[in-house]
Parts: sequence; C-alpha cells; structure tokens
Amino acid sequence: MPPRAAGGHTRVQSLDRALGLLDLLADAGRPLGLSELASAGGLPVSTTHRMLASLTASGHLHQAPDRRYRLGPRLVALGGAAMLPVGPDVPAWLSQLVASTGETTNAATLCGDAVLFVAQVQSAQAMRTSTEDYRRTLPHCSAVGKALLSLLPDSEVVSLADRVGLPRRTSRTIDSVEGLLWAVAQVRLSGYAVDDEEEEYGARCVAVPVPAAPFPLAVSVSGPTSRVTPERVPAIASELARVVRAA
Amino acid sequence: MPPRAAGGHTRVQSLDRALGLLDLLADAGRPLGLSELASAGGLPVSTTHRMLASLTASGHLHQAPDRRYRLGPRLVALGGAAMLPVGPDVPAWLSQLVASTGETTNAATLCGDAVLFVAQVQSAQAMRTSTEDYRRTLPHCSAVGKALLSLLPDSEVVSLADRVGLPRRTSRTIDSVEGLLWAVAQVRLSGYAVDDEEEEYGARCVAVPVPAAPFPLAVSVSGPTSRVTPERVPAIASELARVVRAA
DNA sequence: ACTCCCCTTCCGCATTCCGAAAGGAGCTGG
DNA sequence: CCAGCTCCTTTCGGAATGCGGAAGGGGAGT
Repeated sequence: MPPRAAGGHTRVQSLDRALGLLDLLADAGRPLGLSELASAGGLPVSTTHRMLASLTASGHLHQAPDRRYRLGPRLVALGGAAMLPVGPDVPAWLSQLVASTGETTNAATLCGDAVLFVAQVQSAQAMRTSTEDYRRTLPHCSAVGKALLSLLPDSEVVSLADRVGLPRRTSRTIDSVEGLLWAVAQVRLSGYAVDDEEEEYGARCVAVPVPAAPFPLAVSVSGPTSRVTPERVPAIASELARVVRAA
Repeated sequence: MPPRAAGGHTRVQSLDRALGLLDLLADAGRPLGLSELASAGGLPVSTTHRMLASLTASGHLHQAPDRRYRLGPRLVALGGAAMLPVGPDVPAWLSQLVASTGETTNAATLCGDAVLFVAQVQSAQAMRTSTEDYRRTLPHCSAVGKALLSLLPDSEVVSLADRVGLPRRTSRTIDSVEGLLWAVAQVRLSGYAVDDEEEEYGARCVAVPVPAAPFPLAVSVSGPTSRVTPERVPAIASELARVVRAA
C-alpha cells in the first residue's frame, strides 16, 4: 500500500472536502439534499452527513424543514467581512456607473484561476448584458479578466495560462500566451482593458483594475456592440477610472 | 484515557476549528498573522498553519505578501450566493427605505443565538444610528431581534432565551421570558416590532420580519427618538411592510 | 554580525475521522 | 392499510489521517 508517494501535501483532507461541499451548494444555486451533495462531491453519504452536521451547527449552513441544505447566515457575514476592506463602496460605484453609462456593470475578482463576479448592477435597458450572479468565467477572454491579470506579474500570468489554457470562445478570443501578455501590457499602459467580442459575439466590455484593494479587484461596464461602440470606449474607460479612483 | 464520555458526536473537529479561524478573522476585521490566529484560537501553531494552508489554497483565505491572512474572494462568492435566494433586492429595499423615511436602515438575520446585521444603508442626516457592519447584537433588546424571533415557534424562543439570558441594556430592556414571549406575540399580531430605547437610550427602531426568505430575515429602520416618534411608528411600519412585500 | 521572532517543515504517535452497513422516518402506489 | 421505496440518521471497528512538539530557515531590528 503506497502510503503516499510524493508531493508536498500540506492540506487537510476533511477541510478541503467540506469546503468543496460549500462551493457545490453555491454553484448549484438551489438547496440540495444530503445524497445529492454526497454523489456530486464523490463522497460517502455518512461522511458527507457528518460534515454537513458540523457546518449546520456552526451556522455556516442552514437546514430547511424539508431536510435540504442551503448556505447559511454565517457565510453572509463572512462574505460581507471579506468585502469590508474595499469598503461598502463597490455597490455605490456600480450604481453610479449604471447611471452615467446606462449599461450593466460588474465587479469581479480572481478566485483560484477563474474570474469571479462578486457584484452586479444591471442596466435598465431592455437589451443588456446580464451574467448570472457569482458565476465564474475565464481571465483571457473578458475585460475584467485582463484587468485583473494586469495586477499580477507576467510570470504569474504565464503559469495561470498554462494551467487553464486559452479556450476559444469566439474568433477574436486571444489564443496565445504572447497575445495575452501583450494585451495585459496594454492594460498596464492605458489603465483599462477592453473585451471586443472576445467572449461572446455582440458584446463589448471595458474594465479597470482597482489597485488599492486588498485582493485583486476589477470593475467593468458591458453592453451590446451597437451601444458600446469603439468610439465610446475611451469615455467609458475614463468614467470608470474616475469613479473607482474617487474611493 | 477517557475517549470522550458523553455527547452527541456528530461534529468534525478539524472543520470546527478551521471555521473558528475564519470567524476569528471576520471579527478581528484586520489581517492576522499565523501566531496571532493560533493563540487566539487556542490551537498549536503547526495545526493552525496546516489549516490556513488549506484555506488559502482553496481561495477562502488570502495571504498577503507580509504573510498575514485575510478573508479571501471565495468567501465573497459564498456570502453572495447565500444572499441570492432573498434576491439582490435587499440593498434596494434599504435604499428605498432610507429615501422614504430619512433614517438608517438595516437587514439582519439570526446566526446561532445572535442577531447579525447583514446589510445597512445609513441615513444622510448628521445625527443617525450607525451600527458597525456585520456586528452582532442580542435578540431580546432590538427591534430586528424581536421580529426575527417572531418567525420562530415559542419553544425555540424560550430555549434561546435560556441559553443567552436576557441582559439589561437600559431600564426598558425586556428582562423576563414572559415579557419576551408577550412581545413576540405582539409582533406576530401587528406584523412589526418596536425597540423603544430597549437597547440604547435615545434610539427607537421599527422592524418587520421577511417571512418569505429562506432563512430568518428582518429589516429595520432606526433613528433618534426625537425624529422616530411614537406617532410616526405605525407609518414607518406600514412603509416597511410595503417595501418588503413588494418583493 | 548577532539576536529575536515568526513562519515553515518534519515525523512518530494515537486521536480523529472514515465509511460500510444497519436502523428509522416519511412518502407513494397498490 | 400495508408494502416497498427512498432518503436521512446513527452505530462501530479499523486505520488512515491529522495532530503537535521540536527543529530548520529567513527577515527585521539592534
């Protein structure tokens, strides 16, 4: 029985598993039963149950009368506390930007190797961008993604690209590491990033990084190419910079 | 060696400890070093380190260049996802209420045996109520607290009161279980709760429960007794009910 | 350069957690 | 009304897993 050949394992199994369950619930977006969670997480039922019991007892999970589990109030507190350092300013920024640009705005951060949307205010217009809340996307094909990468050293950008690859989403998606590095360098120079139908046809986004934040953070404005025209991009970028810098 | 005499063992030690560390960080409100966390949590340094490594690897914690730990982006996501079911409506409710009443508004939930504020929009007025974000308070002496308790069966209210006691904050604080039950019954009848200088002299609050929410939730308006007069209370209460019911 | 402090890594012991299987509880269909 | 189902909960022996004392770096202050 190979006790464990190699590897600098400095991780706690039960903890990783339990946190995996939390993420599972977050991604599902709906309450899940014990057996659902167990099979989704690839764990024995009884192990899962024990963990859920612990999480429930501490308030990180909440068990509905129908025995299903959903994310609990304590996580709300933790999430809020995690956002505190950047201030409760973010929602205000987004509202302001929606007012001044008329388009949907997002705030996103880098979580693992993925871009994670943490806040959103939608445009009032009928045709609008609207990502699912707390959805993840990839860094190389979004404006926020490139803005976030610009906060990292090139070496990190390269290793991240190696890990996740650069899958094509449209014909304009950046598909080489060099291209990505160049794009990121552009962001550092100009102070803003653009996604020109690189993630989805018909959508154009502008984003700026928020360097002062204690963790990587970026804010973006996105809308249909018909309204967010190339000519408008610089104006939107400086509006973004203005709002974010007013912190 | 007593392996552990009695008790319902359905808890995972390492998990509880790790989550305790998270709460510790949330309560501290500032980045903490390894040794600080270890001693605050009453754990050996190396155990703590292993857990922090796991938490950091998964993105639930973020380690700054100076080696200190702060809450990470993944927690932002979890917190947000936990709030989703009540909709991103809550901030909107609060803004609306601040606009129509001119006073500070809060949303709170029941976390363990404590009331936990999860969102706040402050009044624009110079003299205003302003709780620290994500602070906890006790159920028996706040309007939100009583509103939250009204969502629970009486038996739960009693056992909660037994666990945490009913410490006096002012001369008007409810100090008997009977008094609390009566107050809670009133809330169920009238649909709203009032805190009449029961937590702090000079402050009066009105709160309504949000029964549709997937976990206990209540929204309150609070301000100085000079502006939030007894005569105004019914109007504020119906305004609260209107906004919350418009969900 | 020396010292102190804090973070990181190592490694043997046994505590702690794991997970198959048995024991309820609730629901559906016959 | 009962049989059969599914899903949740609890038990229990085995051992893998995490625990924590102690030693090994690295950086800052003196």
